[in-house]
Amino acid sequence: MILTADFFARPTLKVAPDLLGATLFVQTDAGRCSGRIVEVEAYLGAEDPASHAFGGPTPRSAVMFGPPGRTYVYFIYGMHHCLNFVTEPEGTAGAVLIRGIEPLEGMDLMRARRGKFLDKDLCNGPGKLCQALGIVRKCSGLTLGHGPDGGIWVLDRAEKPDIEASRRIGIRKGEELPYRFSIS
DNA sequence: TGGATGATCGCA
DNA sequence: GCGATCATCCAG
Repeated sequence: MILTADFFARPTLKVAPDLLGATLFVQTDAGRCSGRIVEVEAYLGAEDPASHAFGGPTPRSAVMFGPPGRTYVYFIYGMHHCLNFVTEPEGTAGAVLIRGIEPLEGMDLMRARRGKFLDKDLCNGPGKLCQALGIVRKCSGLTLGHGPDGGIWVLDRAEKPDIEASRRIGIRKGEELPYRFSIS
C-alpha cells in the first residue's frame, strides 16, 4: 500500500522508524529505481536546533511547514543533495531525512549515475542515494505519488524490522538526541 | 584526514 | 552585500 499524507501527518519521531523497511520508488524519463529504506533521521520543527526549520520558516525551509507527505530536497556542501519527507500536520514543521537504502530495481541506472563506484556504495548515504536516484533540488516540494510523467513514492513495509536508535550524523547542535533510526 | 564546493541566512 | 556555516563524499 502506498503511503499518503495521513501516514506523514503524525509526530516525526513516530514516522521516522515506521519508514524503515518501506520501499522508495523514483521514476523519471530514464527509468524506475527502487530500494528498501534502511536508515533515516528525524528532524523536528522550530524547536530542533539541528533542523532547517529551527527558529521558524525561511524560503528554503518553507516546505517543511507545509502539508505532510511532500518531498523536501536541499543542496549541501556545494555538491550533494539530500532527500527528506515532510511530516506533521500543515503549519507544524518536521521532516525525515533518508540516509540509506538497499537497491532493488534499476541498479544499472543507479550505477550509470554514480559512476565507477562499487555496488555496496551505491546508496549508503544521503548524498549518494540522491545521485543514484537522480534527485536534484527541483524535486523538492513534490507530493509523494506517481503520475503519468513519473514521481517519487513509498510503498509500506510488509513487516516491521528490528530497529536501532542512535545519534544523528554530521550536525553540531542537538547531536545528543537519539533521532537516527536504522535496521539492526 | 582534509579538500572540494556553493546555496543559504543572519547580520551589517 | 558579505562571510560563516553546513543533515557529505571520496582520494590518498
